[in-house]
Amino acid sequence: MRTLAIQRKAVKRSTGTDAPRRASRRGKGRAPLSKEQILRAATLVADRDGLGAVTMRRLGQELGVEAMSLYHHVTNKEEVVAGMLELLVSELPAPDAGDWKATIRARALAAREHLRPHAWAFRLIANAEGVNLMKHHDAVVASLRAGGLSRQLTHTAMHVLGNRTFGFSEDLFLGDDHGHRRVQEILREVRQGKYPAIAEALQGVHHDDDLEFIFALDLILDGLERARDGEARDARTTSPVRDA
Amino acid sequence: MRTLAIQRKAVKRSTGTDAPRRASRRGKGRAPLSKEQILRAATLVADRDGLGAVTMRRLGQELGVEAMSLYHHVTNKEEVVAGMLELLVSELPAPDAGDWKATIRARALAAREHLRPHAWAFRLIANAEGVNLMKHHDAVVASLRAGGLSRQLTHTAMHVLGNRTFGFSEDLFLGDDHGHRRVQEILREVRQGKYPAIAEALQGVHHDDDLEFIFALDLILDGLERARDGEARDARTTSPVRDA
DNA sequence: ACGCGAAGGCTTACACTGTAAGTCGGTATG
DNA sequence: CATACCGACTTACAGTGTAAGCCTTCGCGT
Repeated sequence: MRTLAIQRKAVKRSTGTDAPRRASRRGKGRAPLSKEQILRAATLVADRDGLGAVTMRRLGQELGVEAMSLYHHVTNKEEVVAGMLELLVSELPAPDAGDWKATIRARALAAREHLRPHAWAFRLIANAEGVNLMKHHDAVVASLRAGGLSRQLTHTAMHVLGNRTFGFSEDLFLGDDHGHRRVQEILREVRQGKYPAIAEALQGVHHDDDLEFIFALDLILDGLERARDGEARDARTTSPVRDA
Repeated sequence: MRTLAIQRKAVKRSTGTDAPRRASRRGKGRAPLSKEQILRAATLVADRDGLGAVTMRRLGQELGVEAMSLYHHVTNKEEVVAGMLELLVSELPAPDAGDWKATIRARALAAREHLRPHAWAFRLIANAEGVNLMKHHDAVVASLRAGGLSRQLTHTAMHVLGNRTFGFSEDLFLGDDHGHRRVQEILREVRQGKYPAIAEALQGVHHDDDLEFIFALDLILDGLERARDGEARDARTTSPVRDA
């Protein structure tokens, strides 16, 4: 047994890989390494080089550790990615403005700022679950109900709002420069007249993502308020459920 | 050179792979194979086994061809995936109802039906571009403008509508059974009281994705119409641009 | 003081991915 | 008839996630 191991080692050494002793031996007791450390490292890598660069080997390298060692702290890569998002979402600010509309608005804008440096999160959040994510949604639901929306309308409201409560809508231009370049490309095509209606609509409209996001959000919130204030009837009579 | 090749072949043959002559030789002139064929095959695979099963080798196998042969018709896998979506979108029905609201509504619902068997498309469409996709958007913009919305409001409208014009909102429950199972899991947690506000709001609300989609869509369309009819002023005075 | 069991690293190996580079047979064109 | 080229095939490679097993070191019960 033992001899076998030694043999293998010897073989490996002769196979050519020089400098076999990594400089990783740090101090004496090696690094403790925790799940959170891994997630922080992953976040850093994703911020710098994109989500595609988050790879077990890369993470190990970033932490001065072999890839497989990570599996003592996470069960698989999926958990890493999910964890990154959960960590981020758990740190979302949750400001309280006065009424429900102001609160939801404030939180969306705060989330927008919070997530801005982490473009990868946008792509992830769409299909994610996770406790902190659900807590966020729970808070929004609470606000809506406190604002006097019916259960049914609250349900609809969540659908309409979508991920906007996290501070973004799902357009093309996701923060990274790759997406940015593609938008430029499309704009050029528009100017060439391939999409006449878009070209017409774009005339004189000065584009500001932040402003546009706020417009859209306000339009939705106002729409919800109006739906609450009575004419919830007409569009809703087809619904099999009626509640207060 | 030539001898070298022969040598290599000899080596390979001795290496063990029996049955080297594939039965793929079809008829005599081999199959023509086109990009569209590849895309159709890819769509079929994705429909059956999910987008993750779409792999060059798998596609080749599906078409009775080696993986590398595909590269004579597409430049890389990215183009395959983009092509799948473009093909699907190019086949979207574009019904014309009377006014702009009815038309957009009808198209969204038609798209919903059209895309329903292709769950993978939902995930893709969010970050995609492509000519046919843009044409779809162009048509929506045209409808909005024809409906009397200002350029600025049209802009906002596109943000608010997002991918809803393709017949879906970006919730968790993407058609595939994997997502379905996760929703069940979350519902169980809700019932366990982890998310009290959601639990409260869910009482007595009977859930129907299609109905809910329509509610949300109508709420948005009505909101847009109201914004058009005048009070576009108050929420919009902050905008640097004013147009008719 | 000691032994030992587990924690947490490391190594190897494997199946699978996309794709670069080169080979080769047939068919259409000079 | 010769040739060029198209469209298939073959081989090879680097990079992915991760299963399985090995080795060292530390903390703790006896």
